[in-house]
Amino acid sequence: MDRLRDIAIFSHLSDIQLEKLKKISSVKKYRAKEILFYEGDEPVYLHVLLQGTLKVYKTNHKGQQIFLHQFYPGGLVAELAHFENIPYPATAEFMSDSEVLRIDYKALEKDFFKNPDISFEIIKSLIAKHKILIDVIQKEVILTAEAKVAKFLLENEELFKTLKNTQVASILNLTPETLSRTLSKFKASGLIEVGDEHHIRIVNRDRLQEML
Amino acid sequence: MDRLRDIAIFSHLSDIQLEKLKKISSVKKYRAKEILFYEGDEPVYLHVLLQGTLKVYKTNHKGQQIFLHQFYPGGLVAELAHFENIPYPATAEFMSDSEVLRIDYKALEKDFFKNPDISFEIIKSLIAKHKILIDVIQKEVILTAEAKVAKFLLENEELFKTLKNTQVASILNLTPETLSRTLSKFKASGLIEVGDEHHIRIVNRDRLQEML
DNA sequence: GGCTTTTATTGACATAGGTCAAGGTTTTTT
DNA sequence: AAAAAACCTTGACCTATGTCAATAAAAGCC
Repeated sequence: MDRLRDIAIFSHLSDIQLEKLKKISSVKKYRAKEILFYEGDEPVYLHVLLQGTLKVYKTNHKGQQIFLHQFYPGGLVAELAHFENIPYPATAEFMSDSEVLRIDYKALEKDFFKNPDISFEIIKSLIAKHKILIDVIQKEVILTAEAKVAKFLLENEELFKTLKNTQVASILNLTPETLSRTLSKFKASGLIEVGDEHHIRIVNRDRLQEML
Repeated sequence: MDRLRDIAIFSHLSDIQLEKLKKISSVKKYRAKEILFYEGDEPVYLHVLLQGTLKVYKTNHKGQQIFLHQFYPGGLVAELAHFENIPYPATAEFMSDSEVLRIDYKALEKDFFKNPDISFEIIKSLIAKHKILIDVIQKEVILTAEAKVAKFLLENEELFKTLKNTQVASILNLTPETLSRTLSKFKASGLIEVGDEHHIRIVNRDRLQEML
């Protein structure tokens, strides 16, 4: 249980406080594709991702997933719902076998929220979420499909090599067809090159940048 | 300067603290349509809206405004940019003649952030913003034009009477044409009625609700 | 009360991106 | 290595919403 100390939000707690925390929390394992919670569920536990990856998405009118965010170990999941005592605003699904720490939220609130170190960490976590949401808006509302792809290429050139195009498409909330067509267009206009084994290389960084 | 005490975030401060706060802040008046800050500007002051209304929007690739949020008196504007020391992620424009309190952020941080009451208020403000952003995503990414209009009708029946359709359209980020067509459709299917003087009355609340 | 400006409505058309389908490629399984 | 499954690409078509233009209606103004 020393992992608690590795989690940013609890890193400043004393041993005694950590002991207390241990009493109100438990670890649960999940397998890939299991659901942590659905949009509309009532929150009970505060979740901290210990291991694995978790994606959060909303579902639009056609049942299509709108990817919002991906969590990595250490991430504090969906605290908003707890603070405001409202149903989860999105669905969370594990992308790989994972472990989460489940903390009894009511108990946490009672014992820990007066601690200024914790409230500072909560502010930090909220700010990080805030940024994520602004990025989602940027991505979904402001950018065209081309701009989304250009941005992703610039910021994640490496990732493009390891992820399948369907995965990239779903992160960008595009269909694989659109992604494929966009990449072909970039290739045709000499912005990128595709080497052996599907490895994409950016040829003209500046012109890609201009698309944003 | 007793207005400071009426602002939620400062309501728990002692007189001495308020005096200190007064020293690092000033009031500035703006007229309707003036800009408080542009997307990309560097933040210097933390702004609190004292009087009037302020809208925040982003601009998409075609120069079109994407309305994000409207502030009312008491609102703490764009604190994220300060906490993270990043440029403003959107543009803020006054919709009516207004007054804002400008606070020297660096000084505020130094003197006030250790105060647990203030940090709690900051958390509350951040959570409120978070909610707003989730609503923006809901509105812009998940809902169709019909659903947006249905939602707005259900939640703001009164507002529809006072606002012009162009104003409603801009809040919903739709063109006036699309709004007009959508309303005609609703009228044709007996969901709403338009009485004298453009007053819209909801006839079938349940069926409107189903569109969401 | 008649001008001028601002809104609202309607039609014809444009466009980005999605959908469906088919064929080719790659990866996984056995 | 063969078979099955998953993935990628391309074409034809669809749909929601935006754009542009014309006219009608309403609101503001001397």
